[in-house]
Amino acid sequence: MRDELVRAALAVLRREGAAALTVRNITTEAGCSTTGIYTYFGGKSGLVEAIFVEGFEGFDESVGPALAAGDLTAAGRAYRRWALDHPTQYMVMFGRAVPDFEPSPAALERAAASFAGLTEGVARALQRDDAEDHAYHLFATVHGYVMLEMSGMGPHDTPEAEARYERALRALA
Amino acid sequence: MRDELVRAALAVLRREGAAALTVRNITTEAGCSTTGIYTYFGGKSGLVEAIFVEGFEGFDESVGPALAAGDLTAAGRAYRRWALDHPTQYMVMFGRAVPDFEPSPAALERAAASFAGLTEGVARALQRDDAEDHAYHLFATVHGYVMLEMSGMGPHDTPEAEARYERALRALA
DNA sequence: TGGGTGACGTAACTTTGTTACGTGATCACG
DNA sequence: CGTGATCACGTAACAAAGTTACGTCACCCA
Repeated sequence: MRDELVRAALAVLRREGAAALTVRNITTEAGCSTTGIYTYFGGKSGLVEAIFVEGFEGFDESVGPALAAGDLTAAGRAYRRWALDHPTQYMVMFGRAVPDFEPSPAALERAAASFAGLTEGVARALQRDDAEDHAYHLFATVHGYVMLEMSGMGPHDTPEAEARYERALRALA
Repeated sequence: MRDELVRAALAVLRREGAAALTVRNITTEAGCSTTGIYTYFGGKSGLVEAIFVEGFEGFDESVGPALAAGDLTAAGRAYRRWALDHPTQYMVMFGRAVPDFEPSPAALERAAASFAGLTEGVARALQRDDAEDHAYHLFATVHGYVMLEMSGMGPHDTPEAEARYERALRALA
């Protein structure tokens, strides 16, 4: 039932957005009563934390291959693509989209693991060891572009936005 | 009473965060009843929109001088400082910190005006006309750094974070 | 001076997160 | 095989949230 609740929550989130991510919507989608969320996750924010972690996992799956190959441009492309394909989940992870949810230290550690993968990819691409600053810069820049695009500042998921993003990736390289 | 409500909402937001930004909390702080928010703003999201706009105004006030002087590094510093000093408001402006709030076209236009000021500052600093891409890149990078810092990824408002940010500003220059 | 208009508060309604409690199935043990 | 305990789960209630219907009081113009 635990997995079913996470699946249902992701479905509601994708279909109707963060504002509709209510306990009753989730449990109706999952076909059980509201109690389940409390026995398995201790409350709504526990379930949101599962969504948060799942986000970074799906994220690694999407960006990982390019990163392992040391192709940072492709990784940057995959980053934006994942965000545009999972906008509401992305906002849960980075935008404080659910009230009363703050990622726990354990959840932040999961996020740090994703960042460690990025650092490794940068080290591989640049052939040097002090890759962390470069990795953080890459992460921050890419994140900034995507976040602006998703906040409604500037065009959203248009060829124009993509072209601008591609120029940024070339400049970073 | 309109201004008093905005003031009260900002006070609650700063003091207790976005999750405590409730109609009753705001009106108690303002010393009136819940109805005021509906007669003056049409609802909670209308009031949040006023906060959104007020944010970009305070923002321009803070970053404006450096921008007018063409000192982009100082502008970048002021940007981060304003965000760290108004974290909850910043998340209302760029995150999705309040459910059911989406900035209206008019509000986004106000945000675009801030960006136009930035573009002008870049044009002044770089002495060229095609400043928009550079301005957007600057905005995105600075925003990415600040956003990561505020999301809990990496250190938050520490000398370490500041040093990393300063390195990024130098690299951008 | 009286009637109307508008600003404002009171109190209710709906929905949301949460929890107390009951029930039925399952499993250990004599 | 029977019995008691434990655990998963649903029902139904509660508190707090956004919202709105309605009443009231002050003010203003004829």
